[in-house]
Amino acid sequence: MSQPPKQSADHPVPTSTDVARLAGVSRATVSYVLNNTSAVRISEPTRRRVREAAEELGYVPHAAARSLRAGHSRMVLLPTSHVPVGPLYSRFLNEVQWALRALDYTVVQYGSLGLGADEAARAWAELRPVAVLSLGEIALSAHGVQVLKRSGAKAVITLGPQRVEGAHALVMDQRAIGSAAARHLLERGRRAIGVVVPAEPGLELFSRPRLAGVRRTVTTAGEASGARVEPLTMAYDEESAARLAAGWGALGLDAVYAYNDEYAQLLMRALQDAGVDVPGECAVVGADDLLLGKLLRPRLSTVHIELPTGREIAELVDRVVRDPDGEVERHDLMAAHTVPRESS
Amino acid sequence: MSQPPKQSADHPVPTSTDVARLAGVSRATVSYVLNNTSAVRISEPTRRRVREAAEELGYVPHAAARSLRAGHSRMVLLPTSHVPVGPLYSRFLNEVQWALRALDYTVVQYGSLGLGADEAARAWAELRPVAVLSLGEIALSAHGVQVLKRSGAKAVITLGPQRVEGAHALVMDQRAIGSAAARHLLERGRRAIGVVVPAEPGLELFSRPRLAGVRRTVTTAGEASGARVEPLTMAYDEESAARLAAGWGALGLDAVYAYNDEYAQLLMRALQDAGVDVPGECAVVGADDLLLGKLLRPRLSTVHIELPTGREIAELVDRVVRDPDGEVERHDLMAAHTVPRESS
DNA sequence: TTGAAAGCGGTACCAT
DNA sequence: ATGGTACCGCTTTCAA
Repeated sequence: MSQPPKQSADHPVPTSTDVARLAGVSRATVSYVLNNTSAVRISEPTRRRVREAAEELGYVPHAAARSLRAGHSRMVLLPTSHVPVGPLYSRFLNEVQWALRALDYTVVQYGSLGLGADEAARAWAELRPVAVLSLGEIALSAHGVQVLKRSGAKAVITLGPQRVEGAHALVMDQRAIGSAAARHLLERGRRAIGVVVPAEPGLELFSRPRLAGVRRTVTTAGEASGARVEPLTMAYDEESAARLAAGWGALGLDAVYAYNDEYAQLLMRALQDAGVDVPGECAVVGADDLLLGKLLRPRLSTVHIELPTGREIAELVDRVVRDPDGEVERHDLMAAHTVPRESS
Repeated sequence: MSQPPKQSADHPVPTSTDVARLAGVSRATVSYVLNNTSAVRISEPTRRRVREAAEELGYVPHAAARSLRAGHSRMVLLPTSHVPVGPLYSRFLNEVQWALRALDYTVVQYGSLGLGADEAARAWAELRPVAVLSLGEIALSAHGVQVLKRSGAKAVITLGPQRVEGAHALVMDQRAIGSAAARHLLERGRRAIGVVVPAEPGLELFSRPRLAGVRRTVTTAGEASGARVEPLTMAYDEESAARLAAGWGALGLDAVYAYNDEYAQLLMRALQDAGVDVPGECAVVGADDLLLGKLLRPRLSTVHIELPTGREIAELVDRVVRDPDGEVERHDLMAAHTVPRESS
């Protein structure tokens, strides 16, 4: 009693051995009963005794020990970044979780903040997940994929702007978004298109392809028209937006595609405060089709993104897990279409 | 070759035994080298051979096996719900992750969608985390806490509106937010205060105390003034807001506290569209002090919430893990103060 | 300086 | 219908 805190030496976590002892049976029997092993017949009285013993001790099986023995787990790793990823993706991510749970997978989000691609992959591999579903915000190198596969991952799936060697890729080509916005603006007769590129680090994976999409469309369709594209770096705060708006006249732009609806809202407000008429002098288009766009005045034109459903993703994961050596299917999804409202 | 897919029988995951064999040493030596065990001296040539063998095989240690042997892990479980929890909490949550990683904890977000309080606790317990940090959106019962502690969790910490028996509680009393809003509105001379209660399930844990806070302040301070409180259920979509705004006249309210800035934005827009003058006929106050509030016209008054920093939380976790039997400290944090702008 | 072996908590084969 | 036991991958005494 006078000794320092005995740690939890007095708090022994109950194991199946404890349950067996209390029930007066072997560990094997405990295992059979608690797992309802059908290949083996256990008498009803015994079952009851085991169950009661487990209950009384508050026994909870040790997942690590179990999967160590089994040689595999049903853990799907969902790496998360520190990037504020916006409401659209948050909802999508939750959908995926739901759907995976429904297929009896254990979903674990593992934050690998501040780790490089290869360190991160190694950290994930230590957990021996059966599948890794990278949402694309996360760096994943060809080498990383190899490490994961060697560590037993049946499925390594990237869901993002770019393919990764060796992984199943659900390519969500963010360029489609920029393209849709640009096409819309060109149709409206705009010729000098600004593109807001968020200053926030981590968003480049999204913003760069979106910008590239605008460029592609403008150079392709707009060649004869002499249209041009102007990248505009802007942080998600008022000063940055105000600064950009203050120098607006000098830019000579008649339209801007503002990355997403939130950045669009910020910039549109700054433009209005600076006396720039929207859409008269400058059209504004956002993306993601958030509710807030409809609440703004003028109502914000936006690019609606058609994400795959959580169930589709979950089923793909399941399919690949079951047949890892199947064809590495390449999916191109992410339909994007413009929702014209009043700001353009 | 004619047999069905041999699973990954041809893809044996390398173990420390494989490394040992390739390096021509024992498993023990491999462990010593790769963990830099200081209590033991291994010759430089041997170290090199081991390292090279590990590298060549792409060996990655098995976290589960390791912590099984060690008898403990450094996993902090962060249960996540399906509730769209808003930008403020997302940022906070990421901060906590950062800070915990910095203290060398492995942060795992585990979604227990669709599970009851006790089932969830059991599922968490199977992972044998050293700590569970429940963000309060999640149900956690007294029994659940007991299960977790019995399973070896040193720290079970709830961070939310209500205490849970047996757990360390960082009570973030959401009522303070409602109180701040009410006090502000009363000071401005408003007497009939509507309180928006989100229809979305899962938000009750936040919305109910916020409403209670308004009630408390109004009945206390406003007794003599004959002020009243009117709860208003509203979903986060335009129709619901429009419906509410359409019947506004009949409600006879001169102020509304709208749960948070996003709901406030939605309602304020609906009110304006319905011809209700803000703040003339009706004052509007939000909460969370989001950027969007400054962008609205009129600028949205809001309640700013002072959350603890991620580092504070992480250090608390660490402290409790080190000394689980220490005093169960009770913290009351969450300072809330009004940021008056133009809408009230 | 290195190796043999025990053991962490389960599961499943093979006896009994 | 049950029990004995080997083994999953790794760490850590204890000996050599």
